[in-house]
Amino acid sequence: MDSKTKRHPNPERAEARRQQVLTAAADCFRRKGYHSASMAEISKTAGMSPGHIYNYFVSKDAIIEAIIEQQMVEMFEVFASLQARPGMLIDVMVDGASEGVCNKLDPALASLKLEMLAETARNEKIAGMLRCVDAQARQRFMAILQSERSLVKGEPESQLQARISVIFAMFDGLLIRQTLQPDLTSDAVMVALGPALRALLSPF
Amino acid sequence: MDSKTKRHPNPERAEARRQQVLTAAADCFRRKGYHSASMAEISKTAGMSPGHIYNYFVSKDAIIEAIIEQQMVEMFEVFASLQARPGMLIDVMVDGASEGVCNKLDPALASLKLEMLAETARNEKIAGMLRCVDAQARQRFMAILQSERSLVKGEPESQLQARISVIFAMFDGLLIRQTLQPDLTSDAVMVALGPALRALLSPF
Amino acid sequence: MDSKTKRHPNPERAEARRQQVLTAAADCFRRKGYHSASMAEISKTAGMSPGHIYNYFVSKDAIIEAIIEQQMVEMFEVFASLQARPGMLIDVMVDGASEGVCNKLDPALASLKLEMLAETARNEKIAGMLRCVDAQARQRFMAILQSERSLVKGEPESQLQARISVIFAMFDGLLIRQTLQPDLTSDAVMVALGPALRALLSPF
Amino acid sequence: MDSKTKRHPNPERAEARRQQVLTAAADCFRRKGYHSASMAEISKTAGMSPGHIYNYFVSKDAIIEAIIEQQMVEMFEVFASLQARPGMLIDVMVDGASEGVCNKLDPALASLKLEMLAETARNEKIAGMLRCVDAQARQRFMAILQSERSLVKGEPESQLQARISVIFAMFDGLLIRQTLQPDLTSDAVMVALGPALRALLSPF
DNA sequence: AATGAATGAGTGTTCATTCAT
DNA sequence: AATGAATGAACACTCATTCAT
Repeated sequence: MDSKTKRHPNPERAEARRQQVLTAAADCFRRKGYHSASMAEISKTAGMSPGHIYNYFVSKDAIIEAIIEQQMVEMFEVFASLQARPGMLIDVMVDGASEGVCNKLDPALASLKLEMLAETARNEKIAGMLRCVDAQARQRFMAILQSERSLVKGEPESQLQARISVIFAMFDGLLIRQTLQPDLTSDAVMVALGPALRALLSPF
Repeated sequence: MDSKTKRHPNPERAEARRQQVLTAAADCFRRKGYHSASMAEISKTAGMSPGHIYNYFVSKDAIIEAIIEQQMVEMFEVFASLQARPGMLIDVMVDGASEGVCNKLDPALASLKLEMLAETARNEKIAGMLRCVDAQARQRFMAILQSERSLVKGEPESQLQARISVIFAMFDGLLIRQTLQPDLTSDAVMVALGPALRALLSPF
Repeated sequence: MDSKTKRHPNPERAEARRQQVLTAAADCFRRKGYHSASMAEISKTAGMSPGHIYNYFVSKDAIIEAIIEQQMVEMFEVFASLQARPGMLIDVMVDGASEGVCNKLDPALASLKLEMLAETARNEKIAGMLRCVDAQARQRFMAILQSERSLVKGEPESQLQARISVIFAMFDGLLIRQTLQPDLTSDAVMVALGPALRALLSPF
Repeated sequence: MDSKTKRHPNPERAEARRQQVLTAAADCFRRKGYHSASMAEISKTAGMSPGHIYNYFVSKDAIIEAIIEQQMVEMFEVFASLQARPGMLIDVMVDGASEGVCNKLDPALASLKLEMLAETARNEKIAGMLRCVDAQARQRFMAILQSERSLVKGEPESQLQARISVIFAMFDGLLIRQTLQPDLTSDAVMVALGPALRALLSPF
């Protein structure tokens, strides 16, 4: 990837400029969607000329790819912190779920993520990236489910994979709920999501 | 509304042509996304000149709106058949879930629905339509949860609403799972989705 | 011209149909202008299918050409009636002017004529027709100015031609006045047009 | 209003470019008419890409509006110079008329103005602008007719308004004469226009 | 490093015209 | 004689991208 973009004599300044673009672009994609957000708008939001953006990103597509990469990093941190917390998994998860729900119900994040997911159907590169990060997330979750702290550690792997898919679906589905029920609150959801999560983390 | 579309002296032929367009458009939107699918491409897929499409739809937007309307009808039929089946709700639902899962995991439908959901962020009319149909679906589901056949009929309405949001999220999330785990099968999902659904349809 | 249009076994019926189209087209051109009036609209106004119009006119241009031809005929009738009325020319003209003014100030006719005049710049055939009819009108007017009943019959022809050009300009200019001063009434104009006309029909 | 057109850091260059477009557009409208002159053609004439024009004008309509605005400015200058010249109005006017006649008989200007007048029937904004500038011109002319230098200063206002309408009609009508009698010269017209103008500027 | 002027291919849409029926 | 379904070239306009400065 490095070879695709210009060399920048002052790497710190360059990185700051790159960040400016990413932040501005995420903001625009969120508000308008990927295709309706123009480079002109992004450049204005980033406080930079349109031409200059191309010194940091080879194309508009490269921008959304970079945003996805950033989100991958953030997500891994979430998993790491999950693993770091003490106590039985089921309690840690249910306690932590509230935060995850808030995250999925944040309208700004939700529409950006839906946008990226829709892009998956058209853009093989984005599809590949999103599938890769999702596969890694499931793998990490699997490790957690098979750890000592889990109530289901002895179950067959295929069953655990099913649990993971459904848990992920439940959380991912909140992105869609946010879009269709904009008034939905995290607390309201947790009333039912907690018990469902308990069921999915206990032996059937 | 009548005045917006040309009168067609031969309604059968016209309806067939309309369907041709809808089918072709759904196909293109699925493969390319709403914005990247051009009218030229849709017209070629439909075996018709670009200009002629405008005898049946006033705009590209009107096409996706018609597709959504068709899906609304289909969805209401699903609810009707759900209500028509005898037995306790929990059994009917869990038995019927498999079919619903298959539906959500159909790659063609999944990417089209995601596309429409993403469009929600840019297009207020589409947002309105999707939210309206979703609200009706939740209302119908509420009626079912409060019927005699339900194990949770006495629970407070707010709690039932939470259950509904989570159940819907779980199913909607399968659209996203399909995109990220294209190999996911309905059977594999059902292993964990069944128990989760049982939990969500029983008193906590 | 006959060879350009289909033979019609029943010429009366055909002529009636042609008239229907001309009337409808004049109406549409008036309201929308030549370029903004579509064949679809004209056909609807004429109570006839778009395709059928092409049995009577080879193109949209042919329709406006036919309208111009009709107006030529009407205009010659005006000159004939002018010559037929008894009395000194100056009185006949000033008395008859009021009617001519009304005609020029009729908003329906005014916009159609302006439309045709504008078309002159783009369409050589229309330009030719309009110039031809105007030349004939000036020639007839010249004959009147040189008749016994005229106060200026002895003046040099070039001077008479100047008078004609200015008189015609004054009337033609009312088309433009109508457009720019839609409230202008025939009576109001006559207050000043009468004296000007007297000056133009008397020795300088 | 500022927000409607891009900011141009180099206003001189931008103004030059704008002028290039206006000149090219006036030329194309004149030759082809407003609707038949395509943006592609205008851009080619202006030596600029079609897209770039939209950095200076928000739409094709905005171009013709700008042309009209320019002509308004020019016309006001004519009135100002008329008021500035010394002597009795009737002499000033008749002397100055020749210039006005030349202007109206310039084929390039004539067809462009007719084009704009025809557009009036379809485009309310253009109609409004042209009527506004015409109303102002008549108002200024009224002030002149009521000044000390006028032979008709004591006449009733309604009568003066009639005079103005007829004088304006006579000049406007030259636009149409130019179209129908392309060979007409300013000198030939003045032979009769002078006396008519004298009549219109003297008590009846 | 940074600008923004400039490009041109591509978009959704319209409409005069044709032709099978 | 008459229909209206069907065409496709043309249009105004947008926008990712390039490049001279």
